[in-house]
Amino acid sequence: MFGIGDFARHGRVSVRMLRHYDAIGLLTPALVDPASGYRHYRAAQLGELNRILALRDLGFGLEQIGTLLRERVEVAELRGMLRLRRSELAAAVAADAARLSRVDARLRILEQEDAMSGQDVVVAALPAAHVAELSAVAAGFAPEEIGPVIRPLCGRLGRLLAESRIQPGGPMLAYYEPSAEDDTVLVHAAIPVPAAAAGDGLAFTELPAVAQAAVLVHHGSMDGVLASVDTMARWIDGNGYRMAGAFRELYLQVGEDESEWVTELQQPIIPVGAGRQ
Amino acid sequence: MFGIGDFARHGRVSVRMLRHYDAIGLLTPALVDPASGYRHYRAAQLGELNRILALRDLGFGLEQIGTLLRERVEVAELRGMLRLRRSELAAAVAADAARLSRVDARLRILEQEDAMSGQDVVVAALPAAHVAELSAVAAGFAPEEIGPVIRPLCGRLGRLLAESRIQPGGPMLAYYEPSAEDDTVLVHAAIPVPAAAAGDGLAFTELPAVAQAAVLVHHGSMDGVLASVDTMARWIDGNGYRMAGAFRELYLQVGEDESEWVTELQQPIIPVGAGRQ
DNA sequence: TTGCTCCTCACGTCACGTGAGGTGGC
DNA sequence: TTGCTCCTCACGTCACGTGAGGTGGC
Repeated sequence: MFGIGDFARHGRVSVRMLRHYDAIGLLTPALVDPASGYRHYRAAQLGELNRILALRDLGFGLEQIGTLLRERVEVAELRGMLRLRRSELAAAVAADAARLSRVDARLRILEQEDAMSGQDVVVAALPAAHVAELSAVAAGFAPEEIGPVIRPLCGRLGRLLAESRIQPGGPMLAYYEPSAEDDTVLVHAAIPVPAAAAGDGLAFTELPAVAQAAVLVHHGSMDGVLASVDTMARWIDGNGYRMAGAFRELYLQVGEDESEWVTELQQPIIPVGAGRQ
Repeated sequence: MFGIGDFARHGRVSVRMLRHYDAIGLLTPALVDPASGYRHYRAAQLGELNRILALRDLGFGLEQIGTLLRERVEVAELRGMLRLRRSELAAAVAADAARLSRVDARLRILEQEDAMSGQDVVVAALPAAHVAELSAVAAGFAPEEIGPVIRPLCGRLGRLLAESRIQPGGPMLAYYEPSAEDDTVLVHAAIPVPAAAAGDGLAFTELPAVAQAAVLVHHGSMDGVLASVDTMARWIDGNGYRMAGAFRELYLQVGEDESEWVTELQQPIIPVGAGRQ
């Protein structure tokens, strides 16, 4: 029989761990002195301890280990637990590897720009939305081509909505679909509305959900949006994604003073190497 | 200005998170109503929030993020933090990948044996030790060749130690060195002693530390040790290691009844692919 | 008597999730 | 008046590390 100190030394664990394993019923000392509370372990219990350490080493939690030790699990069940653990570990490895490549991308951008740019890109899911919208065609993607089209569209959308007494379900947004034939762009001004909403002069449609979009908050006038779009494009490229879907703008704050505007830019993406959407 | 609920929705985070970030001073609401305690956020603060989320996404802790945001760190320092993060992530990936391969090895062994074997192998470091020892030559590695050599050696070692009044610093152990020329084995019986110890008929030597050893607790008579050695050998092979050093046995519990013996088997190993020790 | 080993609480860790219990404006 | 949003505690998470404060045998 070993005292807890000797047993811990032979088992290469801390005394605290042995007390903890005792407390949760994972490894009970062979003998506990009723008077002093001193714990005593048999040499053979080193085998039990090693079983615990081996399972912990595979990444199982102590509770699961307890189940494995006590309940004499069948081989099939053990195999199932190991396979689950395997897939969890594979997921963890993939997640950390992705993190790692994002850190690398950050370092590369830092080389180029020699400073933290003011804006940060985040990947997010975009939910589907039922919207009321107005559409028009612009000659191209340049701000001076888009602006004169989207602005009046938004104004009209707002007025029509008020006339139809529809309560909007969120801020106004725009999305852009390039023509397949020429350089023109189909511009949409849209706003979330309840499913039952109806109104003269408005088109109602479903904006599809997007699993992954690069998202960036743009501050100030839309005249300066190109810099933000460029930041986002380089982030997408540097992090192993590519654009896959219509670009959107969400108008979080608008008003008289355009320098106070806040817009969220949203670009649907998919990982490079994945099949077409 | 947004209420905390709207701001949370737009930022795709929980209300609880915003309160938490406020509590630790990471993201303070632009305005807090003194009467009600209601928090209000400016649209522009979504940029700050996204910065936090982007850094968290790289795996930084909230305290580090606070430092990064508040203290206007220089580019060199930021680069340093990113490089540190990169190496931490690389280590995490390697650790989880190793875990994953151990789980795979377990699954393969399960296929073969269709049950959990009673014994578990653990990898551990062996510390260096100053020992008193006696040595002799055995004809080979078979238990019936080793036994008649190691047993009397251990007996004599014990008696000499008692005669020399040396207090042992741990349990007795054996280690085995195969001859380079023939099938014989140099057998050592050793026991840790204080550095200053001396005694007639005893050799004193330094057992080297071992960075990694496969360790397994063998129960019962040494006649049955081959099964345990075999388990260990297959574990070493299945987990991407190879043997690299003299095999050791640590006698944790000995006595009249050999079925009660407990021995720890120790085999120094190195990962396959690593250079020679 | 002095060290040594052992004991039992109990707090801290990290980033929140999840109630409990209560309050202000439409 | 009823929902809705918001508020402040406070516990739980996971596997221990780290004191604090105290006790039994050589």
